[in-house]
Amino acid sequence: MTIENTIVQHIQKAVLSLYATDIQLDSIVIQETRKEFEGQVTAVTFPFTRFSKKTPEQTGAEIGEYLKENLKEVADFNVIKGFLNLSIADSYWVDELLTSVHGQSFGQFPSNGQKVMVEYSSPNTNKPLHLGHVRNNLLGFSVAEILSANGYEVIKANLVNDRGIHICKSMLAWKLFGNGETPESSGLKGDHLVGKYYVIFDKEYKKQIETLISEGQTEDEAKKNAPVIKEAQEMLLKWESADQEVIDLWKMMNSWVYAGFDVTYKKLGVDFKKYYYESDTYLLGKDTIQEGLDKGVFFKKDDGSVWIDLTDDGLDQKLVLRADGTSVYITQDLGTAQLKYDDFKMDKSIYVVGNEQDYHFKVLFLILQKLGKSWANGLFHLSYGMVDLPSGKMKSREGTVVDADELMDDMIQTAQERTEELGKVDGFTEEEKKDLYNMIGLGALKFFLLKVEPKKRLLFDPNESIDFQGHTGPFIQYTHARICSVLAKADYKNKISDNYSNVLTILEKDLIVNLAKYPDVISSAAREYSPAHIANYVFELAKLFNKFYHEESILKAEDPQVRNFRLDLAAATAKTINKAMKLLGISVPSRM
RNA sequence: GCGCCCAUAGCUCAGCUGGAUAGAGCAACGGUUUUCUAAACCGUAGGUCUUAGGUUCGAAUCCUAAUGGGCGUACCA
Repeated sequence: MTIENTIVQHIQKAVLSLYATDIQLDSIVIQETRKEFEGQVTAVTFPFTRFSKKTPEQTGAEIGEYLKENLKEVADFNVIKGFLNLSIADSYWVDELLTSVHGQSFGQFPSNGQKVMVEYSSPNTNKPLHLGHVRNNLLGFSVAEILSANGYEVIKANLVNDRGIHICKSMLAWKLFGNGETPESSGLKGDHLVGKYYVIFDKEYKKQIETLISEGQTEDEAKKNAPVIKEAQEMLLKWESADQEVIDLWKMMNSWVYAGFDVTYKKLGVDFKKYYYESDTYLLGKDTIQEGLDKGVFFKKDDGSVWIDLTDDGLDQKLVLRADGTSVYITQDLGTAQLKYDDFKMDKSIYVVGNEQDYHFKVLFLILQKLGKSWANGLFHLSYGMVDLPSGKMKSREGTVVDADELMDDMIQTAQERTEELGKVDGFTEEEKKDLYNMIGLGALKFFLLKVEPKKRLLFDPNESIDFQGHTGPFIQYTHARICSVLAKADYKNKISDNYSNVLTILEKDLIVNLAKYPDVISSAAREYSPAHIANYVFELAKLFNKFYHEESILKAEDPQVRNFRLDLAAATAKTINKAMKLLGISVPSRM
């Protein structure tokens, strides 16, 4: 039990004993003591004045006195303007550090018996990944790690959008203008090669539209009548009727893309347990539509199309199956949701998808609830804001994207330059240098993207490089390396202190209080599906350590007990930084 | 038109279920290295928390409206 919980319970007892009133536990407000005051835990006394019929100050003093007498952890208290600040005994914090924080399972909750699927990435196979995908991938990966630390069994899934008209566009452009170009012949990464033809298609398409308009067609007509778009549509039909030539082309180009994605995923450090392919799932959902019709959730219009009326829920009428019996997006998603559940019987399912699809998921989940799916309540859309450039939105077709591979390479390159300027790599082998630059470059990028609340949109200026100082990944990595350096000098292996009876300094105590908070941070990050909580916490921790490091010597502490205790404290900090950063998918070096 | 999301320092962001004088980083200015890594530390300056009402002992936080920005409202995915 945390100290906060203990205190809350005793305050309840105090109010009962002092004022003969039984109050609810959740009506007791506890917070961290602000650093300008004495103490670590603060209770707000205003709510109790109703029962005490005394001033907040008197009430606080009475409750404080009660706690001090009845709770051994409470060493002292002071009351300021109705805030009861409690000083928790040093012995409690020492025990927290040496037992809890240093414990094997610190930061890893035991299994809660629940299964959760996190679907993320979900790329199209017609173009390489860009910065928007990077945010998606990092969020999904990190949320999966966080849930896992909270005791969930996690299934990371990737639903690959490998069919449809957009894929045919790349295929057609390659067929028309590719002259048999391959990743091998061109030296291009497979996904980039295919993406190149997607852009070529769009150029050609635009050209044809202009021509048609100049020949007197309206824009809408021209868009429909351009030969390349017609040909792409024919190709899609051929694909659906399993035309061997088209299927072979599709397989070949897809395999290029997958090879490219694998490289990007590996570099990003993300992985998946289960892949779903839309080419396998695009016909799913029709059973669900029938089920909905049978249950009267859906209705059929005269033309045969199937709809659901959500106007009572403040939404619109929504088409779920076309008149010709073919699927729309939501049809497939209904079917895929069922398939996923049948595959894994998970308790929760998280969809990491951009906020432009908020409405879609609202409708999807509502439909599944109306169909009476027992698992529908476990569905959650982790909606995140778009990444925008100063020039506006990124568009693959127009080539105004920040490419994922280039971005990562740039970051690693910058990390290298920065490190070399600082002359930090003496005695590193080439291999070690490479690892370090990777760690720092990607650490900077990942932290930059994850420290912001998912739902907020993100502005990325490619001309302003991502910082390596201050509120950044490298700052935290540096702190870790610094600690490792101290520990190495002391030849530190495992926890040294059994107990410690010296008076804690303010900074030591601050640091322990902060470390002890880590499990709470993990669970709130899981509750909110927000890696940003972890990012901001670990930054705070690193900052606190640096202050401590600067002001209080570890190795040169005169008293060996102090020295040992501080080594234990530093080691606990390093371990916690490592764990927290791992939840963000960021590695930390032991030297930099 | 309707719906959803966002608005905090010059810039990028924290601020947990309402609680004390609203916090960081960057940028600016000044300082710290014979002492465990200066990618660090300390200090100065910078705010009518978009606006107007309301609820409350107490509001950046909750409610209502307005303003500004983003997204959606497709038989695209």
